[in-house]
Amino acid sequence: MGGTLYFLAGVTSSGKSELALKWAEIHDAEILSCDSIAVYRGMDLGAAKPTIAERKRVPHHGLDLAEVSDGYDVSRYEHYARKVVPEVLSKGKNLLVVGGSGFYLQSFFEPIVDEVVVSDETRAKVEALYEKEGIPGLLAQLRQLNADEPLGLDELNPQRLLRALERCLGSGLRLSQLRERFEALPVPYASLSKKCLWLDRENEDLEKRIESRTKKMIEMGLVEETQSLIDQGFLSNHAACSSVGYRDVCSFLRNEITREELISSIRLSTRRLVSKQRKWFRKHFPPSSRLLLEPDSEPRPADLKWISGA
RNA sequence: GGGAGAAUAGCUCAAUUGGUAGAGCACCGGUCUCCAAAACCGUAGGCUGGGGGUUCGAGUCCCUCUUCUCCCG
Repeated sequence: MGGTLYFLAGVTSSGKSELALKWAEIHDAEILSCDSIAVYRGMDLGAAKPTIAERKRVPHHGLDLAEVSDGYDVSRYEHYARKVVPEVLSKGKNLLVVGGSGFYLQSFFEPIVDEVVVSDETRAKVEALYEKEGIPGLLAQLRQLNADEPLGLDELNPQRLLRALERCLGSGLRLSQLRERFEALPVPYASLSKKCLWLDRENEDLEKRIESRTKKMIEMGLVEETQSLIDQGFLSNHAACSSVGYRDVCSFLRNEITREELISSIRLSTRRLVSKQRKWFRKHFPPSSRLLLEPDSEPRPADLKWISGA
């Protein structure tokens, strides 16, 4: 399979969705959303998901793939993308990957998912161990399974330890062996050339866009949307219910903040997200791939100067 | 006009009988092969509102000024 994959990344509120639509229309492309929140059905306003009308203009993939009560992760996204990419390209169309979720984007450029199968029982067992004995319990078992070898893990981070232990138990291998295998995994989509760029804006410009976008979200019913998600088991999905906007509405619904404080709370959360996104893009994309947009301007498809690699 | 209280990091607050000013959050930086808009780690940040006094030593006690909050007229 030959061809090109296009990646349009960018900080939240930079205007990438609209730009993506325009570019896709001109270049006969379909869009694959790369957004860890937009994969959930019902998370529409807070994820700033493309509208039905916009989805009619250009076919979209990667939206509404799971229920909030299910949970979703990079692994599932990676498998999903491996189906979509050849499907679209084999039609002779272009594919534009659009989004701001760094880790999900990473799955197109480097191996992220290994082939170790972890059963539900193993997962539950490890989780139970953590709940009962905490980090020391996880560490004790990891040390036991890894003989004298250094673990090479962040021993203060429960998530890292849980996952590491799951993989040891699921594979019957030591961490060093798992690492060796992981490093031998092939680069994904090696036969395709990859072109990327990411959109950024000055803070002041971004702040204005975030403010008006936040107000609009609330007017359109972000609080009601969140309430209905809660009824669907939203709160048991930690990543989803602690995402920007939804997290703030949840604390409003718990009466921790007032309605007036809600907007500034969402703005703060959004700013933090922007800062994390920039860090990711700076680290993983070539320096020249940053497209700084003019204040108050909407970029045009012709402005996109694609940069190879990442 | 009279009375009471408060003033400490960007914000919210700590600091035992006067004894080297701390924490949470934010900011900035970093880590991470399946919660990643998550999780975890680190750095930096203060003439303790101004001025004076007591003391070996004052965020802490005394005087004074400034600002803010509350109560009474």
